This record gives sequence, structure tokens and C-alpha cells, in this order.
Amino acid sequence: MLPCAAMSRQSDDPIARIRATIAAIPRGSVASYGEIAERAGLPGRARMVGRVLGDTPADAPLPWHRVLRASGEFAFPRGSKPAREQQRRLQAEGVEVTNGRVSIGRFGWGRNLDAELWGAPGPIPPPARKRRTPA
DNA sequence: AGCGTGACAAGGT
DNA sequence: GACCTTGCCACGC
Repeated sequence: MLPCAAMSRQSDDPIARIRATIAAIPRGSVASYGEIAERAGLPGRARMVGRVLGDTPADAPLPWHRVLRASGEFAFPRGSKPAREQQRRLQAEGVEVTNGRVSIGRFGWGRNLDAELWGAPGPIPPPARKRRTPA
């Protein structure tokens, strides 16, 4: 099923629909390539999403950084420049990145109620760290 | 036109 | 979890 009836007729061009779907990922949450494809009405075409992003410049007006592999890992090699940029952008909007990956369970589109309802995760405050008794 | 390649995914081991 | 295999689809050679 399509997520949003309003979007179902956005465009006949698959590429445009993919872009529109990516643009619709709420701030503070992430989505996998497969999920993007499915929501765009192109089930099973995750690779096409990858290709579209491939010819999308890093400074394009598209939240490409919210698209991850289904595993929650970045599609780019660990430590690569684009990977670092992606991590930086995600963290800037409250998405927690641990060990090069994001918890889909907590930040996935549809499982991140905070982002769905408030658009921005607001707090996601730095977890109050236990105070170590300095000897 | 065939074949490898890629910002992928799901299922099995 | 990791790793491999198969399915997927658009491109470039």
C-alpha cells in the first residue's frame, strides 16, 4: 500500500517519485533504500534508489543523509569522506550514530514517533552520563 | 547485444 | 551477528 494518497500521483517519473519520497523523510529519522523504493511505489527496486542518489550531488537539496542500508549501516565505506559527512548531518539532527550505524528500531521512518509527530526530535538529549567518582 | 558493476535486499548457512 | 547466493534494475563498455 502506498503511504500517502496525496503522493501516489505525484509523478509518473520513477526518479521524481524517488526524490519526492526521500524529501519526505522526516527530520530526525532514517529510511533504507528498500523502504524508499517501496514507498515510491517501486517495490524491489532498492538499487534504483541507489543509482538516483548516485547522480545526486552531495550539496543537492535532498536529505540523502537520511538514507541508509537496511542494516542501519552507511552505504559508504567506513571512514570515507562522504560517510563522515553523512554522520555529521545525522547527528546534527539528533540521530544517534554508534559504531558507524544507526538503530533502525529507534530512528527508522515509522518507528520514530518523535520525528513523525514533531518533525524534529527536539531533545534527544545527551544521555546523562553517570558521574564517575574521581577517586 | 552481452557482460560486469553498483550509495541494495532477503534468505539461507 | 558475519558471510554467501540470488534477485533486482539501470548504465556503460
